[in-house]
Amino acid sequence: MQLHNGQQQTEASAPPSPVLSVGFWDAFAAGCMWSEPVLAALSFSPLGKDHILVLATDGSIQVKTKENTPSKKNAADGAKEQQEEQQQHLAGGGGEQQQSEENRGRWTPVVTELQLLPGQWSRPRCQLVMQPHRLYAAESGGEEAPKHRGNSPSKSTEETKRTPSEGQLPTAAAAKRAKKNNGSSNEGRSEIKTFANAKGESILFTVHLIDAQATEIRATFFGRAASHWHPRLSVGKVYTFSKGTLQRANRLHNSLPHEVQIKFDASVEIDEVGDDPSIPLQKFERVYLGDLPRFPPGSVVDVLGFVVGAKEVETVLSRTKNEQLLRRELTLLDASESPVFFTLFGAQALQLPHSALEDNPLVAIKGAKVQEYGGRSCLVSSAQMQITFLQRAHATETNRSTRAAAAPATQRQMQAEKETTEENMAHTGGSSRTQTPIFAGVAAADVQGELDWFSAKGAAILNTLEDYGPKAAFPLTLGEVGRAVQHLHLEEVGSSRAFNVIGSLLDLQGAHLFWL
DNA sequence: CCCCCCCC
Repeated sequence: MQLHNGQQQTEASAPPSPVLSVGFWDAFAAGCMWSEPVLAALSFSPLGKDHILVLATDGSIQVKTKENTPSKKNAADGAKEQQEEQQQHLAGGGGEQQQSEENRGRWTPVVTELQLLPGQWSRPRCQLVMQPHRLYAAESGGEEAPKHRGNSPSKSTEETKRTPSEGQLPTAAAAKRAKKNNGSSNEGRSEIKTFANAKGESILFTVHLIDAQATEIRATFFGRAASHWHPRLSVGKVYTFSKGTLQRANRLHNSLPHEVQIKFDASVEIDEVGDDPSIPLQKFERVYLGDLPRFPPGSVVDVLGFVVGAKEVETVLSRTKNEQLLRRELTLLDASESPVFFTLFGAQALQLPHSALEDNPLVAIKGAKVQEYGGRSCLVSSAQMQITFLQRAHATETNRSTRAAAAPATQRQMQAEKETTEENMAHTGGSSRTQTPIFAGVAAADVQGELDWFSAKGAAILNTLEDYGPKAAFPLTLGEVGRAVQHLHLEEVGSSRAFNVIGSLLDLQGAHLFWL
């Protein structure tokens, strides 16, 4: 039996959903602070459909200055603050409390592992991890990492101007708009990757940049530049980048047409500048789902369509690497009337809020990879993919302008403000914010075409899909889990329930488990 | 300095 009834509870009693942060360790290593509790997804352990999730919290404690959280204005505030107080109370024994304004809220992270099996529930070992990942400890220069990483988040590498070595760009000072791949978490962060080579282990992340000529180029941040800049760059904002190194693009691995790519190390200099309306927000070359068979597997395409089906997140065992993968399969449909499965892996699967998938949202997906399965074309998430949920209500407002570059500045400012607001609301992440078509660079005519088609014929096709296609089924939200577990505690040991769990928090002593 | 893979 699945617990799906949490949503019947009243809104008022619902605990707030904390921000799910995938870029946790890198942000932590870079000295990031969170004013609210943050859940960090670290790794996942296998358990078939009833998966285990391993999560971390930074245990951040909010400083009680209400003025510095202007973005909070929803009804959940009270509950959220209550929860923070509770966390603060519990954390009080073991943490090293930082006193200065800069250091507020920095606690040693804790990690726990939970298993919720059909027919039983358990909390085995509750292994605590009291240090950040060794890679990030190494990035910090070798000192013991977790304690005071928050000490000086602002005095960091970009202040140190190093002599450019040969091969470095003399001046790549053109303003570019950062389009970080695969927005995630509340600040649009992309994932940081770890890698190993002969020189040891390090980290990296990549961005796609676009300039006023609508030229896209791929840039990769390494090592300290990665840990520093990853939490400081936001998709959609405009920056100047300099002191990068140019490389010939590897056509095998770089999907952008640009013949060059950029490498950024610790000598990179980046400045955020004001919005520049001449820089498009995104380049989008729409492909109909029905045309996907014309693209060879491995192609990267942009599609515009409706989410008409969404399975829950599942765990599957990778054959090639022997590790557990998170997978979520959506079904897309557009006016070409060829339903296509769209599979998301890893964090991209996890971060999609199921609320965003209700009511067949129209989405613009940039940079999905074409694959073939069972003789049919399908789509798979790619690292640089960007999913934009389009607002239907606003779709017609942008008819007059089909190009982002042609949008009036005021409208773009509204976009930016809207984005900021939604970031602060932080239900999930950049990949799921609802935007107007102009934000995604999608032609308004294409959007209108889809909407018209959907209202005319979509429902009928949807009905046929429901006969065989995946119906929407979702894991419990964190709040729902909390309520469900309360019920569980009242039951006999050994009584049978099945759960799908996506998150939990453990206090610093490992004694108290918070279901959020 | 990586390498975008993963599964039905």
